[in-house]
Amino acid sequence: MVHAGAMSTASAEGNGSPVIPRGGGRDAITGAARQIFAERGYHGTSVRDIAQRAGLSLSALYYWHPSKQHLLATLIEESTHDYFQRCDEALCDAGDDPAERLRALVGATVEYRVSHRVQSNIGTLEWRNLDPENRERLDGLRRSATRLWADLIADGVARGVFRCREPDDARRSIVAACNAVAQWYEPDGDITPAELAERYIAIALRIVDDRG
Amino acid sequence: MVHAGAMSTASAEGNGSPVIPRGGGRDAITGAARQIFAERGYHGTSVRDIAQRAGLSLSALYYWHPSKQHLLATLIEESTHDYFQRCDEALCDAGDDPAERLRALVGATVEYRVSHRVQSNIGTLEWRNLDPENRERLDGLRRSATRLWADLIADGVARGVFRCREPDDARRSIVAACNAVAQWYEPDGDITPAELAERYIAIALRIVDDRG
Amino acid sequence: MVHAGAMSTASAEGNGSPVIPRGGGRDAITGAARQIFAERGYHGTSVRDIAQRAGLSLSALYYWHPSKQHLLATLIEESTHDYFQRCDEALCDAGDDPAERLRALVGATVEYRVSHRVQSNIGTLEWRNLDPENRERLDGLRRSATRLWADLIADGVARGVFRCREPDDARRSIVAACNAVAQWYEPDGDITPAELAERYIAIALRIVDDRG
Amino acid sequence: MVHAGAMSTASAEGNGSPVIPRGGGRDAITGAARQIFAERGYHGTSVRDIAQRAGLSLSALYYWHPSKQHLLATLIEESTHDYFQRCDEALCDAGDDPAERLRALVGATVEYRVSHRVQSNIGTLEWRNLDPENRERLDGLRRSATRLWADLIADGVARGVFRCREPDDARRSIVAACNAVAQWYEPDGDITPAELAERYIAIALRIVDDRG
DNA sequence: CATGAATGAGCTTTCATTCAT
DNA sequence: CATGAATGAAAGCTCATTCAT
Repeated sequence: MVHAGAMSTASAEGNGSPVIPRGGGRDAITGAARQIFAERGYHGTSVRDIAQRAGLSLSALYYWHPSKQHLLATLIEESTHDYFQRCDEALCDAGDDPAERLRALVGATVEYRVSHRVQSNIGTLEWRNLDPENRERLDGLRRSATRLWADLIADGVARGVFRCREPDDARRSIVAACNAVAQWYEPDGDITPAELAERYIAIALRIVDDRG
Repeated sequence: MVHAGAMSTASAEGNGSPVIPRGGGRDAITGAARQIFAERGYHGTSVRDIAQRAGLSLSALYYWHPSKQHLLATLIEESTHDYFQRCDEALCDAGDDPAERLRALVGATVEYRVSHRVQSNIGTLEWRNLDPENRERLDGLRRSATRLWADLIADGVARGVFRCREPDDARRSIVAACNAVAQWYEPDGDITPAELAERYIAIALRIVDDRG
Repeated sequence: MVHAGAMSTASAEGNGSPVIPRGGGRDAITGAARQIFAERGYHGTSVRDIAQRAGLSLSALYYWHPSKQHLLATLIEESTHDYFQRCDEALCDAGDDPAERLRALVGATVEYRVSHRVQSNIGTLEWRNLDPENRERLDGLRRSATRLWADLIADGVARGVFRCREPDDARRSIVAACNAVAQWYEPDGDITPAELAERYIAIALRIVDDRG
Repeated sequence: MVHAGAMSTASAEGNGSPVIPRGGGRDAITGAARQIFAERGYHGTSVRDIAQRAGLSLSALYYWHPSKQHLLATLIEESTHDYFQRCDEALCDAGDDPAERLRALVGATVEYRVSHRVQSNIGTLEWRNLDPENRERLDGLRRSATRLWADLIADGVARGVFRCREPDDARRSIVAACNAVAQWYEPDGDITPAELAERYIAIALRIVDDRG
């Protein structure tokens, strides 16, 4: 799983324009797969579609990736890692105050969801199409992300800063709201990611019933 | 699209038990399709899977339903109608007060999502697999539902009862939070639908920043 | 594994003429598979070749048989059973005398090998292409056949009728000689199966060094 | 067809140990091909399998050998020549007596079959996978070998030393018995090649009904 | 009402082979 | 000498759908 190489492309993605093999076959294929998986879903996508959009032959796809399933797992793992790392960094930069930490986490999440809409949607919608083996492996990462939110909210509640009665439902609501952004946000619209993050930070703070 | 017949069954569904032909072949098939579409997604499901789970032959399936796509459209239409009608009724029973109306709508939504988890998930996840023709037709319904929420919140804001700055984001957040319930709720758990509805009503009221 | 149906065709086979679906799809396919497996070997045969020679579509092949491997296993099982049964019958008809019993077994074997050359060659040459699961299952039959020979020869040796020093090598030589018949025998030649059987009976009796 | 080079290796082969490039890439590949062709058959073997077992790249394989078919033809030709030559030598060392000559030929054959089991099995099982062109060319060698046996037996019969009635069947039986050795002989067992040769010499003499 | 049999198009994957470097 | 990257063809198999009965 060549991570650095794949990630270097990631930042240049997110639009719907046809992929021309720039950085070699491997990235062309992951890029194309990302697009089409997002558009039509895993089972709605054929490997031929992917190869064609990548501008390569079908055999070239199999030269770089052992299977369609592996391609999906790679994409999900990559973006889950990426997202998780950004959350981690944001929390490191934040101080000790629960509200400030919540701001950081919501901000990181919303910004990731709008700057990597495609990856985000694959991560949430195609999870169930992972093989049991892959799912099990990646479930650890997913649980870590959940714990980030849960610990943060629990801390705020314990300190009396957050007054919400049901921290689990607060967490689920915030996460659902942030994730949904990837499904409707239009990158060409007139609302910037930072602006959007501010809005969802405000909403999250109300959901946890922040006393500030 | 024989609607009355299909909808009569809908209320008896929602559980995961094996499908036994009650109302004849037609319902057995819709029931089976509902289950498997929810489990594996539209493209991950084969018509043979459906016929087999319904305990009928493949040809029987085609006797009752013209195509796999039609089956999907029927399911989505059915449950969208059903959900929309419940919202309508709940709002009719509610008075004029925006907070009370929001309570009614969130309550109806959460209760539908937990009592019809399967249909709800199909409605949200498989929408993109509708043929353009079907999608266009059903988009009207979807927009109507959106308008229900939007109008309600706009009214609350206009009256100064809701103080949220961005009503669209408030709406999207509430809807996302309510819809997500269908993905994690465990019907055998110890939390009742009514209880859950109350929790999400509280969260929704905080999201719109209700002054009450 | 519908045995009766498949076996009814077996007797009508053995020639190389193109198969026309007479007794329905199933037999047409087993017949075609038998021919082409014998001609080109298991891995040298494509399922498309088989379907084409059977005069059916590729999908029809899969309607009747779950896999290419299953087709091979069916053919081998069928003919192994068939051969084994003939040996059994021949031995039942024979008396107690070892030489007479050896005559019976060699006769049954040679006659089966020439009247079912195709099946015989598949049985000996394609055995290694069986899946472990199938191989294991059928190994029982094969061992039974070996035991038929081994017991017979051991009895002759014990009674002092056969004087060969190495009964195992005698057995292997006889079996190899009889099986090889299927590889060179020309059904259109001027030597009858019964005649051929007599020749190999004589050879076998010399191999075991029959004192008679 | 570089023969001298290839044949120099042949004598060092015959075991099943992993191939380590001794005489450079060429021999590593022929060695690997020999192993895998014997294990899985020609069509069951991929050129990638061969290259991998040889510890070389796929392109290296094509550098040394023009095609998979050529590889097969090389192996078969090599071992057929090798076997034929040993027979020739054995017969040269033998005198004029038919029984002595038969001893020599059976001995040479059995010893070759056990010391080159892998090559022997390829020679007998994969012959049919040769291209028409290669098959035709090598058929000359095969016929020469057959003639060796046929002439020898005919001479014995003519001199009244061998009393068998059907020399062709005697020949086929002896050859089949000797060739079969390669399929069941276990090199790690407690029976030596020389011992085994003696046993089959005895059997062969009985098959031709030697009067000695 | 319902079935068993069949089909053509498509699926994911592997094949032997090539070629610029 | 040897490689990494790529390809067209074909492999085994499944798909949604049809149709005579």
